[in-house]
Amino acid sequence: MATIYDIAKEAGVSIATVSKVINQTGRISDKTRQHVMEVMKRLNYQPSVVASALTKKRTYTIGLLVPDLANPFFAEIARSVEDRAHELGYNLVICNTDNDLNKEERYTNLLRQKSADGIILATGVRSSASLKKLLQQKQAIAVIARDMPALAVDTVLVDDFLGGYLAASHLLELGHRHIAVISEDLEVMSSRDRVRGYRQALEEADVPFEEKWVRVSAFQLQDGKETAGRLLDEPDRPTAIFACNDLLAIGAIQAARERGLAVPRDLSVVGFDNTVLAGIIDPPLTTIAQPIQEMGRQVVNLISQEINGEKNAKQRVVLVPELVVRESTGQWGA
Amino acid sequence: MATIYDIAKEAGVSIATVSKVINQTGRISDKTRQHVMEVMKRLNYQPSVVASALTKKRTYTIGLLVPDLANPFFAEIARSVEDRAHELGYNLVICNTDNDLNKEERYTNLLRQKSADGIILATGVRSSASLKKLLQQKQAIAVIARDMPALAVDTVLVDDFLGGYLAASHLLELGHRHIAVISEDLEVMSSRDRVRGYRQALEEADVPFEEKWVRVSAFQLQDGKETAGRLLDEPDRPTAIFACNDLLAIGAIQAARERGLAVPRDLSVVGFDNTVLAGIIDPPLTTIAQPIQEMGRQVVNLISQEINGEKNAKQRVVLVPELVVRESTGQWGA
DNA sequence: ATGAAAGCGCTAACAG
DNA sequence: CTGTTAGCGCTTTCAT
Repeated sequence: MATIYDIAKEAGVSIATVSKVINQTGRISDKTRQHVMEVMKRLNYQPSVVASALTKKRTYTIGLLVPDLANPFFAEIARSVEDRAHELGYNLVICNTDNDLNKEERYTNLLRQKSADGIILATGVRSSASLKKLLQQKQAIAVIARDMPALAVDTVLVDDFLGGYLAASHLLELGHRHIAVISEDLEVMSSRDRVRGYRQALEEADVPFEEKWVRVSAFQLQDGKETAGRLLDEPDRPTAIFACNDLLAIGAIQAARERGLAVPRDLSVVGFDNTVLAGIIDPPLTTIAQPIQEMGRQVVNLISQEINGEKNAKQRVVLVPELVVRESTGQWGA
Repeated sequence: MATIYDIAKEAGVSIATVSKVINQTGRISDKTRQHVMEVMKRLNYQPSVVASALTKKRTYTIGLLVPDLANPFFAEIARSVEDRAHELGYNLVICNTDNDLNKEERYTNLLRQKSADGIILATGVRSSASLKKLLQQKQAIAVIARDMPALAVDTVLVDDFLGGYLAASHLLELGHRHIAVISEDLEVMSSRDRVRGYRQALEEADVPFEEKWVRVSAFQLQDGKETAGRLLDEPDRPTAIFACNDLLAIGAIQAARERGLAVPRDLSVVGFDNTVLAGIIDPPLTTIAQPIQEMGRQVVNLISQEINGEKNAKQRVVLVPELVVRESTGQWGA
């Protein structure tokens, strides 16, 4: 591989000059610039990012921590983040944490050793302690699809409260009065907000909120299926279920099917996220759409500003979720 | 951030000594080793991978080129590759190529500039020209889930011929005689092999192979749906469809449904890949499973050996696909 | 407008 | 067993 020295020698100039034409800094005569560029092309020269990182302290690399790429929601997040990152000249290092605190810490350490310019978190981060440490180290950090309200950190997310509200309102309008919620984890802010939104909608409609309709489940399809199953087996079963993500919603649909309940005739189901899955299953899933593209775009914008020191204060971008009506919900009693 | 100099000074030794304890090279007395390690811990020192990469020529980074992370098959591939890479001490840089030759080239150039230790290709690579160039540059390369038979390159894939054979045999056993295939792209080796396997099964069963049953489609769900729709609208419609990936298969199921055909009663469908989707849709999809976990594991092993120069010859690992029978296929005429 | 030279943080002979 | 020193490839003053 050609180095800057090879170019300098071949072009009959100093390496400083070559460096300047590469980075478009300093003042270089048009003539030498042309000439140097011609030589670089001819020798197929590509500046070493590693060497330049050593001096400039920039690697043009961003780390992305997700719980699990095999989960379509996070895969779509990763895709949109990568798209924007690439546009801005960054590469993306992907890390699967399985929501495991140790793994999170190992990855963030690794990323630091590799001088990643920034880290985007889509992962659980149960304890904000480790996040705090990162921020103190002046790591550029941004959070997507998670809320860390106690921390001053750039964040992009959807209005979860509104999302829950929209879901419940939709079901109420369809005449449902027994609406259960399957939530991921009430420790996590976004889940809690979704439930709060649901509750608000109920109260506005003068439908009493009952604790027994709120169930917590792990986040996999199977968990949703079991939780929904338990709900449906009770004598006073719900006529509608609002699941806090699409996977859980699909689990609910499967649980219904196993019990001979038709969706939406006997049970309406609404999900959250609007992943590809929502359009694929049968019946197509009514769900609350997160604008994943836009979210990815915005986190990368935020962290890029952070990296470039173009920001004074941390920002919190709250995007608006939308109800996407498909075929898993229907009029109750129709 | 503490540097090796800080540690050396604090520990009262030379940087060479510190370097040696970090890398466990040379001979260091137990006493100084302990001491140095204690100091490193105390100052929370983490060696800069960037600096060490500049001298050692290793970044512990591997690039992974996939067409699209939002496609579950590739997301699962990425997940399994990342798992193994991480175990072996590598980070993964993910690049979405959309099967676009320009993007592929841009990414591979970037990865070279960043001195990625190796590149794993799960992407189309239509022209083997660019691949050849990479190999000449002595880039460590490995290919997963794609066949480049003309090139000496480490490869991990499934026996596509056998996969096609298994799929068709299954349908034949169920009594089907009019079996259509929806293939992704006959230019691509793996698709071609799947069709060849299908053909072989037919011939062994004395069922005449007919060109008209072989249809080419783009690889998205929608494309599968349209192609399947066209097949089903013909007067002499197939009773079974073998789709060369799960997405296409799901499209076929949807096309059937739209036409009031029940799966599997009126139409049997078998897919390929066994992505999460296969278990999620209704009816659950009979499909040919690729051992994605194992494939990811093996490519990373291969490229790691390549990087470490532990290999003399290129290898081609062919794994065995398996028929997973679910509910989208059934006895014809039953 | 161009170049000489001092680093960036670490590794790897080589000396002692 | 430990330290000195010369790079790795590039950026950045500071002279000229």
